[in-house]
Amino acid sequence: MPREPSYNRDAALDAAMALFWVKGYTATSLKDLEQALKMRPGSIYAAFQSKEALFRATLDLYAERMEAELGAMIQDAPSALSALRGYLLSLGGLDACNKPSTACMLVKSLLEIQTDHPELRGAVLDHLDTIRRLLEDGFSKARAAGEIPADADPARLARRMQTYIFGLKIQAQRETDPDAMQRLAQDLADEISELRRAA
Amino acid sequence: MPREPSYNRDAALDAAMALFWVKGYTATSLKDLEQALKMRPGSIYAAFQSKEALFRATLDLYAERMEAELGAMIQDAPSALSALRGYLLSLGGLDACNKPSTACMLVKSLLEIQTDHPELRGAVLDHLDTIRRLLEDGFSKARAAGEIPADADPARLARRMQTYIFGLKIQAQRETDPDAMQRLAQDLADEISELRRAA
DNA sequence: TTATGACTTGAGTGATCGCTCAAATATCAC
DNA sequence: GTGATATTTGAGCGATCACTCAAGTCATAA
Repeated sequence: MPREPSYNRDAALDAAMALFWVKGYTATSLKDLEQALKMRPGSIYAAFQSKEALFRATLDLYAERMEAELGAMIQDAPSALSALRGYLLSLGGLDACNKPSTACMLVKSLLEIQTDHPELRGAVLDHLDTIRRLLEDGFSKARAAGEIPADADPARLARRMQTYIFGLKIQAQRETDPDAMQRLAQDLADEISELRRAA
Repeated sequence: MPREPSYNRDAALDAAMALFWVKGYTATSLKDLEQALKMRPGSIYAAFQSKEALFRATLDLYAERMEAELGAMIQDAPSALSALRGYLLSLGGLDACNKPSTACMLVKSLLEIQTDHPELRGAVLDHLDTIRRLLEDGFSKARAAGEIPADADPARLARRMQTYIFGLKIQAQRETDPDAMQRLAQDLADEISELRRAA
């Protein structure tokens, strides 16, 4: 078995993800990818099969990271409700962050990818649903801990929370001034805190 | 002055808007537009200058309609707060609607269009801000009518409301089941109603 | 050293991109 | 009619698209 690949698959995927995340699937050309991955077209296709498959891989990577982040945050926190609240608050500081884009790559892809590429669309929907379920787990945990009323509906709260996240990340994509973003995140986080009052 | 254009400019703009709304700017090709507008490339360029200018015109048309709808709703309603609440509720029924897409064309464009096409991006931001201001007017009106506390901040509430709208319309782009959508819209609308309680 | 076999290379594939323009066509005033 | 002035047409422009593959490169095993 002579000669190993000279590229680093993980690094290449990271670079591709950053590119797709910012430019979107359609607007990212193979020329862009060649430059970012420092690979020639032949190598890209040998490694990733096609532009669509590469995009799919970056989608999965993005979702995997987001899911890990959310999952850990909820599991590790002493209070699930505070963790959820804190996550919203943290989105208020999205402005000068080091991420490639402040928007959610899954939402961007959801809006960009239509009935063509049904597999890509399916993957996006699956990932969004996984995240929704993670949020639901968080609210279930909060309910079990008595942080929110016993008759609260975790699924319903999770959908509301995810809607907040969608909206917040879009607002961050605007050139909103940081103070307004912070206040907005605070307002939404307060909606979550409000649940505790009723418990 | 011989010969008038054989196409209907408004109808053509409508068709172009529907196409861009669904497919996005980049993914919509001139072949698509030729078919939808029933015009040959030469006529399209004579009438609309370029693909970018045509897209810009459809953006303006979309925003103009949304602004007119929101403005009228807030102005005509006996209660501005109820009107705002009602608008959120109406978004809960977005599923089987007759619109080309359930997502907001401005948000789609905001996510799609980056530093290239700065004019397009500027137009999107302007329109989003105009809408934010309309919502702010609504909350100001509600405050003047004593529907919300005198110390409420209309600008802040408008940003929150717009964030709800962003999120809701994205949720509608998913294949969420209609009941869940309705419940979600109800939950968000209730947040608006909650303001009245404190008045 | 040499043979082996996987990886890299980049010129080049046909298709499609946004767009142009000279020619054809249509409608007016006269 | 005829001339003047529009619009419409569609073949085709150069550029770029996603992608291929024969030839070249290189690390290993023998």
